[in-house]
Amino acid sequence: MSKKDGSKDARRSPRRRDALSKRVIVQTAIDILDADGEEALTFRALAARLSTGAGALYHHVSNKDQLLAAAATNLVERVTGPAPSSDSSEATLRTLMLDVFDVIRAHPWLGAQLSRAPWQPADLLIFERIGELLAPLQIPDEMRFDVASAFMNHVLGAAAQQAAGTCIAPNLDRAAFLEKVTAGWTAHAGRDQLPFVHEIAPQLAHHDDRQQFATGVNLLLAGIAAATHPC
Amino acid sequence: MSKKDGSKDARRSPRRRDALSKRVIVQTAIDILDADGEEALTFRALAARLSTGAGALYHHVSNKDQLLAAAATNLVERVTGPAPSSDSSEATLRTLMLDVFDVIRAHPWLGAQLSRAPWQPADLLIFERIGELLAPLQIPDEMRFDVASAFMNHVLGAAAQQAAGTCIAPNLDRAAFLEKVTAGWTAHAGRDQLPFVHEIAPQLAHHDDRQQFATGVNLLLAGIAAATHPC
DNA sequence: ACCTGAACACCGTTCAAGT
DNA sequence: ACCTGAACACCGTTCAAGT
Repeated sequence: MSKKDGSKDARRSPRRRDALSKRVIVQTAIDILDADGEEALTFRALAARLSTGAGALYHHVSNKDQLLAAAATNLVERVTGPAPSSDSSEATLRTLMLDVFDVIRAHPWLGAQLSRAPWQPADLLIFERIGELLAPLQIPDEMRFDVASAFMNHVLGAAAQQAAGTCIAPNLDRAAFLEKVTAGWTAHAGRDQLPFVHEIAPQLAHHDDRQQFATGVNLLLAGIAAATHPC
Repeated sequence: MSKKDGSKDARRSPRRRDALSKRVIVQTAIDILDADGEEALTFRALAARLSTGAGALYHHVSNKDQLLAAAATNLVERVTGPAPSSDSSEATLRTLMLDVFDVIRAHPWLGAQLSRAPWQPADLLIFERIGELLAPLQIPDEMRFDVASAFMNHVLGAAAQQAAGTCIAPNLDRAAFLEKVTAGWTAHAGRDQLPFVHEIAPQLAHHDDRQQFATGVNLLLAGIAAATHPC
């Protein structure tokens, strides 16, 4: 019953020497996201890693949404870069789509972020490049927007799936995860309720996401060809 | 400085008369989600609406994720119903896709839910119907899964966009929202950085989401036709 | 068995106080 | 101007106590 004193034992930490900046904050956020996943990124954890207080971060980013958006933009800019080679733009578009897929797969939280807020700059950047590479493809003007949107939907769909895959089962290997998914299917409804799903299930194990994504891209490209000069 | 008594003034509420059930909990959750959006659904609000304690809900749903999944399944089942007419399955597939689009548009939180957890039963139901309606379309066996996945990506992409549209600007009308989006575009990068986006921007105002979605579906269908019997 | 509601363990965000 | 870290206003979830 002593120590009723006002002077706290713990003195304040010394002040940071090097200035904080949006750049280092965003980069550190990416590091945390990559290393420990989406749920590990809290302002407290981020502040601790940067040896500062949580409130300090708000001098450089206005809130968590903006921080995540900035992190996503940072990564996406790496694949929407200076751009085109001299390939036919159909091939370049295919390459862009696969580059986007690859960066999402390498950073699963990015998939969640892109599909959570599809109007954010990172998504716009992707959409922009898609539109640019579509330009030389002889698409009727009134269809350009719709076609670009279809490609974007393909990206967003794949993003959602990548995010979910690693979110549900962060530490399971691929086989175990798929095992779990198919088990869940059977649980919700018997084989007779979901015949197609059960027919497909065995293929999941030796199944290549990336190849599947590429097949979808080819389907869209074939659709354009068919629509623009039908036989 | 009186009333140091242990007996609290507020006595416990009387017990519910009618039993709680998963069914009424899920339906009430849907009501809240439809009326006031995703952020309005908390266990406290839900419990209050049902005149019970928050803890009671856990006797019927295991957690919030499962509750949202159940709500989504409930709505999706309405459009994946008993199924097919006698139409050609290409037309039936188109109809399914548009029905799914419509239910997502009518319940924007559903779009968020479907794309947040693409392995949940509600998504599987959609995937199942897609696969079934694809069956008669002469698709090589090894492509069936990939093609179904492309259609599913189209749904998930549209789901993400619908969710974002009403999440960012719940009370803005369409024109004001699009105004805001395009303003954000220009803010992030000048006209010269995003030429395609700025070219497209004016079209946004008088732009039909549903029609755009349908065009994407047609593109995929045309792609199938081209892939299965090229000219 | 089911319900009640306070308590717990977290969040993002704010803000007075320091430098 | 920027940083600090406690405080605030919320969450989802748990659990002892009631019926």
